[in-house]
Amino acid sequence: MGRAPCCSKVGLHRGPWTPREDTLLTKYIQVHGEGHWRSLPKKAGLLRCGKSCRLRWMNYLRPDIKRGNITPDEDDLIIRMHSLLGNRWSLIAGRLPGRTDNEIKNYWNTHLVKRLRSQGITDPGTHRKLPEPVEREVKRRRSNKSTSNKKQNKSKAKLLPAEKHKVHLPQPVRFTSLPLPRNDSFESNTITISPSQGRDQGCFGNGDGFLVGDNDRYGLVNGSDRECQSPVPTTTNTLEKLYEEYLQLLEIDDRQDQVHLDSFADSLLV
DNA sequence: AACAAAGTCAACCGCTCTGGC
DNA sequence: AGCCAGAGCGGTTGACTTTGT
Repeated sequence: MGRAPCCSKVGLHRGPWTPREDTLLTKYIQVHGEGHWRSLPKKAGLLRCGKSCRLRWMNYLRPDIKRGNITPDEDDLIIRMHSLLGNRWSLIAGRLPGRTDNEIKNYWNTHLVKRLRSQGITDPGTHRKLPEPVEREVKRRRSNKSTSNKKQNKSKAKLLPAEKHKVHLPQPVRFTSLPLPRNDSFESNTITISPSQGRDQGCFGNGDGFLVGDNDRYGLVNGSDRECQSPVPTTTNTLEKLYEEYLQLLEIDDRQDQVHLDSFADSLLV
């Protein structure tokens, strides 16, 4: 269409963000709010394209970002949601407050795909049994793009089921009680939880114990030692609701057909 | 200790969608 | 209806780290 790219690549910084850039962006958004990403860099004094600023804010600087290990129930929910929704990371992320689509996508690609493969019973893409060990075709949306040998080898290597469960410990970062800005937040659409509930149940608040064990294991709460102060409803309440709903559907589905699960998935898309 | 291979994840790219005109 | 800008999304890359030899 001849449309100009979102940013001219001349004279703009690329690659990792510096603390100074982070500060500039954060301060600007604190004062002026999100949006107008194209004009934001100029106004904020950043030599970045708007897209880059948006991404940095959405995936890293937003105050409601929850960093730290993906908890077992989040992990399980991601798998279940993926089986329903496929690679719609933003939708899945919308059901995991404080998690970003990028984070979930990375987690899926680096942890869950391998785990599912190592279990040898599902095609992670479709969550179905593989007829036989088959290397997933590496989808190349842009087929003309050439790749180096190194990259090809790397991609190939990723198909191997070698599984090493390394504990992923992203750096602990702030997690405040600001309301979620996401429009598609599951909580905002479906669940209301009083602050006292959140407090009473602790950071993970599901009361069934296994998450407490998780806390003990890492000595942190979601990778942060500050989050218990947050009165915000926790992910677990959301997850419990989803689980219940999902499990009910699974029971029905065993006897009937895919219709219920499909409609459940559709309801999430609303 | 040095190097290679594999793993991780922040950032980028290019596409689509949406709303205003 | 068509064009455009802004925003958002998913796929991919590549720098960096970790692990293995």
